[in-house]
Amino acid sequence: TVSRATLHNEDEIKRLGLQIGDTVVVGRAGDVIPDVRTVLKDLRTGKEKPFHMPKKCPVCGFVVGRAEGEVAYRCVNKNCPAQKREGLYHFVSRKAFDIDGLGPKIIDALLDQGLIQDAADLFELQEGDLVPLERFGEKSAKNLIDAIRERKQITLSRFLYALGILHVGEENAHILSREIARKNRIMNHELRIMDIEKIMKAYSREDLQTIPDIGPKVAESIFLWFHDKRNIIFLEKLDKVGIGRWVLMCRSRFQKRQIMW
DNA sequence: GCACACACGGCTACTACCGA
DNA sequence: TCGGTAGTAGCCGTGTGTGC
Repeated sequence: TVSRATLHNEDEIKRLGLQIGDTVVVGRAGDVIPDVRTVLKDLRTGKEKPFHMPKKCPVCGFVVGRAEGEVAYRCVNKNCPAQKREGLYHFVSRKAFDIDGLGPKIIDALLDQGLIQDAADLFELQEGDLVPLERFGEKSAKNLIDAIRERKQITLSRFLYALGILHVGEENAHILSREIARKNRIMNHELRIMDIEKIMKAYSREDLQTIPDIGPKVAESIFLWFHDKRNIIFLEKLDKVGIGRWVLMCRSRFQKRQIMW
Protein backbone atom coordinates (compact mmCIF):
# COMPACT_ATOMS: atom_id res chain seq x y z
CA THR A 1 0.00 0.00 0.00
CA VAL A 2 1.32 3.40 -0.93
CA SER A 3 0.19 5.95 1.63
CA ARG A 4 2.05 9.03 0.36
CA ALA A 5 3.56 10.26 -2.87
CA THR A 6 5.83 13.29 -2.97
CA LEU A 7 6.79 15.49 -5.89
CA HIS A 8 9.66 17.96 -5.40
CA ASN A 9 10.46 18.83 -8.98
CA GLU A 10 8.92 22.20 -9.91
CA ASP A 11 9.39 21.51 -13.61
CA GLU A 12 7.49 18.24 -13.24
CA ILE A 13 4.69 20.02 -11.33
CA LYS A 14 4.41 22.54 -14.18
CA ARG A 15 4.52 19.80 -16.80
CA LEU A 16 1.63 17.98 -15.09
CA GLY A 17 -0.26 21.23 -14.47
CA LEU A 18 -0.66 20.15 -10.85
CA GLN A 19 -2.51 22.41 -8.39
CA ILE A 20 -3.07 22.20 -4.62
CA GLY A 21 -6.23 20.15 -4.02
CA ASP A 22 -6.06 18.23 -7.29
CA THR A 23 -6.93 14.54 -7.60
CA VAL A 24 -4.09 12.59 -9.18
CA VAL A 25 -3.36 9.11 -10.44
CA VAL A 26 -0.49 7.57 -8.53
CA GLY A 27 1.44 4.65 -9.91
CA ARG A 28 4.15 2.44 -8.56
CA ALA A 29 7.39 3.20 -10.29
CA GLY A 30 9.27 -0.03 -9.80
CA ASP A 31 8.43 -1.84 -6.59
CA VAL A 32 7.55 0.89 -4.11
CA ILE A 33 8.47 4.33 -5.42
CA PRO A 34 5.20 6.30 -5.73
CA ASP A 35 4.92 8.18 -8.97
CA VAL A 36 2.36 10.92 -9.79
CA ARG A 37 1.26 9.95 -13.32
CA THR A 38 -1.53 12.34 -14.27
CA VAL A 39 -3.81 15.03 -12.86
CA LEU A 40 -7.56 14.34 -13.12
CA LYS A 41 -8.55 17.85 -14.19
CA ASP A 42 -12.18 16.76 -14.78
CA LEU A 43 -12.57 16.25 -11.02
CA ARG A 44 -11.57 19.83 -10.15
CA THR A 45 -14.05 21.70 -7.94
CA GLY A 46 -12.73 25.19 -8.50
CA LYS A 47 -11.18 25.32 -5.03
CA GLU A 48 -7.76 24.25 -6.29
CA LYS A 49 -4.91 26.71 -5.89
CA PRO A 50 -1.81 27.04 -8.03
CA PHE A 51 1.39 25.82 -6.44
CA HIS A 52 4.31 28.18 -5.96
CA MET A 53 7.68 27.11 -4.61
CA PRO A 54 8.28 28.86 -1.23
CA LYS A 55 10.53 31.90 -1.53
CA LYS A 56 11.78 31.50 2.04
CA CYS A 57 13.12 28.55 3.98
CA PRO A 58 10.31 27.27 6.27
CA VAL A 59 12.84 26.63 9.06
CA CYS A 60 15.20 29.64 9.16
CA GLY A 61 13.36 32.14 6.95
CA PHE A 62 16.29 32.76 4.64
CA VAL A 63 15.79 33.05 0.89
CA VAL A 64 15.74 29.80 -1.09
CA GLY A 65 17.39 29.71 -4.50
CA ARG A 66 17.82 27.43 -7.46
CA ALA A 67 21.22 27.19 -9.09
CA GLU A 68 21.29 27.50 -12.87
CA GLY A 69 20.71 24.15 -14.53
CA GLU A 70 19.63 22.47 -11.28
CA VAL A 71 16.22 21.16 -10.31
CA ALA A 72 16.57 21.49 -6.55
CA TYR A 73 15.85 24.62 -4.54
CA ARG A 74 18.19 25.17 -1.60
CA CYS A 75 18.19 27.45 1.42
CA VAL A 76 21.10 29.87 1.02
CA ASN A 77 21.75 30.03 4.80
CA LYS A 78 24.77 27.88 5.53
CA ASN A 79 23.81 27.89 9.22
CA CYS A 80 20.27 26.73 8.54
CA PRO A 81 19.25 24.41 11.43
CA ALA A 82 17.42 22.08 9.03
CA GLN A 83 20.54 21.67 6.89
CA LYS A 84 22.61 21.04 10.02
CA ARG A 85 20.17 18.34 11.08
CA GLU A 86 20.18 16.66 7.67
CA GLY A 87 23.98 16.88 7.65
CA LEU A 88 24.03 14.95 10.91
CA TYR A 89 21.68 12.28 9.54
CA HIS A 90 24.07 11.91 6.62
CA PHE A 91 27.17 11.85 8.86
CA VAL A 92 25.99 8.82 10.84
CA SER A 93 24.38 7.04 7.88
CA ARG A 94 25.30 3.58 6.62
CA LYS A 95 27.78 4.61 3.95
CA ALA A 96 29.37 7.22 6.22
CA PHE A 97 30.21 6.63 9.90
CA ASP A 98 27.57 3.88 10.04
CA ILE A 99 26.80 4.38 13.73
CA ASP A 100 24.58 1.49 14.72
CA GLY A 101 21.37 2.48 16.47
CA LEU A 102 21.64 6.20 15.79
CA GLY A 103 18.83 7.31 13.53
CA PRO A 104 16.97 10.55 12.81
CA LYS A 105 14.73 10.45 15.89
CA ILE A 106 17.62 10.05 18.32
CA ILE A 107 19.61 12.78 16.55
CA ASP A 108 16.56 15.04 16.82
CA ALA A 109 16.33 14.31 20.55
CA LEU A 110 20.05 14.99 21.08
CA LEU A 111 19.84 18.28 19.19
CA ASP A 112 16.60 19.35 20.85
CA GLN A 113 18.01 18.61 24.32
CA GLY A 114 21.13 20.61 23.47
CA LEU A 115 23.36 17.56 24.04
CA ILE A 116 25.05 18.04 20.67
CA GLN A 117 25.61 20.97 18.33
CA ASP A 118 27.32 19.07 15.53
CA ALA A 119 28.66 15.64 14.61
CA ALA A 120 31.90 16.10 16.56
CA ASP A 121 29.92 16.39 19.81
CA LEU A 122 28.62 12.84 19.34
CA PHE A 123 32.06 11.50 20.21
CA GLU A 124 32.03 13.21 23.60
CA LEU A 125 28.66 11.89 24.73
CA GLN A 126 28.53 9.75 27.88
CA GLU A 127 26.02 7.04 28.78
CA GLY A 128 24.63 9.23 31.53
CA ASP A 129 23.73 11.93 28.98
CA LEU A 130 21.41 9.54 27.16
CA VAL A 131 19.53 7.78 29.95
CA PRO A 132 17.23 10.77 30.68
CA LEU A 133 16.05 10.76 27.06
CA GLU A 134 12.63 9.28 26.35
CA ARG A 135 12.63 5.53 25.63
CA PHE A 136 16.32 5.33 26.46
CA GLY A 137 17.24 2.68 28.99
CA GLU A 138 20.68 1.80 30.29
CA LYS A 139 21.13 -0.89 27.64
CA SER A 140 20.28 1.44 24.77
CA ALA A 141 22.60 4.12 26.15
CA LYS A 142 25.46 1.67 26.51
CA ASN A 143 24.89 0.21 23.03
CA LEU A 144 24.85 3.63 21.42
CA ILE A 145 27.95 4.92 23.21
CA ASP A 146 29.77 1.71 22.32
CA ALA A 147 28.68 2.05 18.69
CA ILE A 148 29.91 5.66 18.55
CA ARG A 149 33.27 4.74 20.11
CA GLU A 150 33.70 1.84 17.70
CA ARG A 151 33.37 4.19 14.76
CA LYS A 152 36.08 6.64 15.77
CA GLN A 153 38.30 4.91 13.26
CA ILE A 154 36.81 4.58 9.81
CA THR A 155 38.28 4.47 6.33
CA LEU A 156 39.31 7.72 4.68
CA SER A 157 36.72 7.38 1.92
CA ARG A 158 33.91 6.91 4.44
CA PHE A 159 35.16 9.96 6.31
CA LEU A 160 35.16 12.09 3.15
CA TYR A 161 31.70 10.84 2.24
CA ALA A 162 30.44 11.69 5.73
CA LEU A 163 31.45 15.35 5.33
CA GLY A 164 28.46 15.81 3.05
CA ILE A 165 30.23 17.70 0.29
CA LEU A 166 27.76 18.39 -2.50
CA HIS A 167 28.18 15.91 -5.39
CA VAL A 168 30.62 13.79 -3.36
CA GLY A 169 28.94 10.47 -2.77
CA GLU A 170 30.42 7.06 -2.11
CA GLU A 171 32.30 6.80 -5.40
CA ASN A 172 33.72 10.32 -5.54
CA ALA A 173 34.77 10.02 -1.90
CA HIS A 174 36.70 6.90 -2.84
CA ILE A 175 38.35 8.72 -5.75
CA LEU A 176 39.31 11.60 -3.44
CA SER A 177 40.71 9.29 -0.80
CA ARG A 178 42.93 7.63 -3.41
CA GLU A 179 44.09 11.06 -4.55
CA ILE A 180 44.95 12.08 -0.98
CA ALA A 181 46.83 8.83 -0.52
CA ARG A 182 48.71 9.49 -3.76
CA LYS A 183 49.67 12.99 -2.57
CA ASN A 184 50.68 11.75 0.84
CA ARG A 185 53.31 9.34 -0.35
CA ILE A 186 55.04 8.90 2.99
CA MET A 187 53.97 5.42 4.01
CA ASN A 188 53.40 4.45 7.62
CA HIS A 189 53.14 8.16 8.45
CA GLU A 190 50.09 9.08 10.48
CA LEU A 191 47.71 11.17 8.41
CA ARG A 192 45.46 13.45 10.42
CA ILE A 193 42.38 15.43 9.48
CA MET A 194 44.34 18.65 9.39
CA ASP A 195 46.78 17.07 6.89
CA ILE A 196 43.83 16.34 4.64
CA GLU A 197 42.71 19.95 4.95
CA LYS A 198 46.17 21.14 3.88
CA ILE A 199 46.29 18.74 0.93
CA MET A 200 42.82 19.68 -0.29
CA LYS A 201 43.34 23.41 0.18
CA ALA A 202 46.39 23.25 -2.07
CA TYR A 203 44.21 22.21 -5.00
CA SER A 204 42.80 24.85 -7.32
CA ARG A 205 39.51 24.23 -9.15
CA GLU A 206 41.55 23.36 -12.25
CA ASP A 207 43.79 20.94 -10.32
CA LEU A 208 40.74 19.12 -9.01
CA GLN A 209 39.43 18.68 -12.53
CA THR A 210 42.57 16.81 -13.50
CA ILE A 211 41.53 13.99 -11.14
CA PRO A 212 39.84 11.24 -13.22
CA ASP A 213 36.02 11.33 -13.01
CA ILE A 214 35.99 14.76 -11.35
CA GLY A 215 34.34 17.33 -13.60
CA PRO A 216 33.83 21.08 -13.21
CA LYS A 217 30.72 20.90 -11.00
CA VAL A 218 32.18 18.39 -8.56
CA ALA A 219 35.52 20.23 -8.53
CA GLU A 220 33.78 23.52 -7.74
CA SER A 221 31.84 21.90 -4.93
CA ILE A 222 34.95 20.32 -3.35
CA PHE A 223 36.94 23.55 -3.72
CA LEU A 224 34.25 25.65 -2.03
CA TRP A 225 33.83 23.15 0.81
CA PHE A 226 37.51 23.16 1.75
CA HIS A 227 37.65 26.97 1.53
CA ASP A 228 34.70 27.56 3.85
CA LYS A 229 35.85 28.70 7.29
CA ARG A 230 32.93 26.96 9.02
CA ASN A 231 33.96 23.62 7.54
CA ILE A 232 37.57 24.09 8.62
CA ILE A 233 36.43 24.78 12.20
CA PHE A 234 34.35 21.59 12.02
CA LEU A 235 37.37 19.59 10.81
CA GLU A 236 39.47 20.97 13.65
CA LYS A 237 36.79 19.90 16.11
CA LEU A 238 36.69 16.38 14.68
CA ASP A 239 40.46 16.21 14.92
CA LYS A 240 40.33 17.27 18.57
CA VAL A 241 37.90 14.50 19.54
CA GLY A 242 40.24 11.94 17.99
CA ILE A 243 38.61 11.11 14.69
CA GLY A 244 40.82 9.85 11.89
CA ARG A 245 44.54 9.14 12.39
CA TRP A 246 44.97 7.13 9.20
CA VAL A 247 48.13 5.30 8.40
CA LEU A 248 48.48 5.00 4.65
CA MET A 249 49.97 1.70 3.76
CA CYS A 250 50.65 -0.01 0.50
CA ARG A 251 50.89 -3.60 -0.57
CA SER A 252 54.50 -4.27 -1.40
CA ARG A 253 56.08 -7.38 -2.92
CA PHE A 254 57.74 -8.18 0.39
CA GLN A 255 55.17 -7.13 2.92
CA LYS A 256 51.46 -7.74 2.94
CA ARG A 257 50.00 -4.48 4.11
CA GLN A 258 46.55 -3.15 4.43
CA ILE A 259 45.34 -0.20 2.42
CA MET A 260 43.44 2.13 4.69
CA TRP A 261 41.25 3.95 2.19
C1' DG B 1 4.61 -10.78 27.58
C1' DC B 2 2.82 -7.37 24.60
C1' DA B 3 2.46 -3.09 22.06
C1' DC B 4 4.97 0.46 20.41
C1' DA B 5 8.82 3.20 18.51
C1' DC B 6 12.70 3.37 15.98
C1' DA B 7 16.49 1.85 12.94
C1' DC B 8 18.01 -0.85 9.23
C1' DG B 9 18.21 -3.07 4.73
C1' DG B 10 16.78 -3.69 0.16
C1' DC B 11 14.67 -1.97 -3.80
C1' DT B 12 13.97 1.24 -7.69
C1' DA B 13 13.38 5.65 -10.36
C1' DC B 14 14.77 10.18 -11.38
C1' DT B 15 18.29 13.58 -11.98
C1' DA B 16 22.77 15.13 -12.84
C1' DC B 17 27.43 14.36 -13.95
C1' DC B 18 31.29 12.66 -16.65
C1' DG B 19 33.88 10.92 -20.48
C1' DA B 20 34.06 9.44 -25.16
C1' DT C 1 25.33 14.59 -27.87
C1' DC C 2 24.71 10.36 -25.77
C1' DG C 3 25.39 6.32 -22.89
C1' DG C 4 26.86 4.80 -18.53
C1' DT C 5 26.81 5.58 -13.86
C1' DA C 6 26.79 7.99 -9.34
C1' DG C 7 23.94 10.44 -6.11
C1' DT C 8 19.62 11.00 -3.98
C1' DA C 9 15.17 9.95 -2.14
C1' DG C 10 11.07 7.41 -0.34
C1' DC C 11 8.65 3.19 0.66
C1' DC C 12 7.84 -1.11 3.26
C1' DG C 13 8.97 -5.34 5.96
C1' DT C 14 11.61 -6.89 9.66
C1' DG C 15 14.36 -6.89 13.88
C1' DT C 16 15.55 -4.91 18.36
C1' DG C 17 14.87 -2.61 22.60
C1' DT C 18 11.80 0.07 25.81
C1' DG C 19 8.05 0.87 28.84
C1' DC C 20 4.09 -0.76 31.04
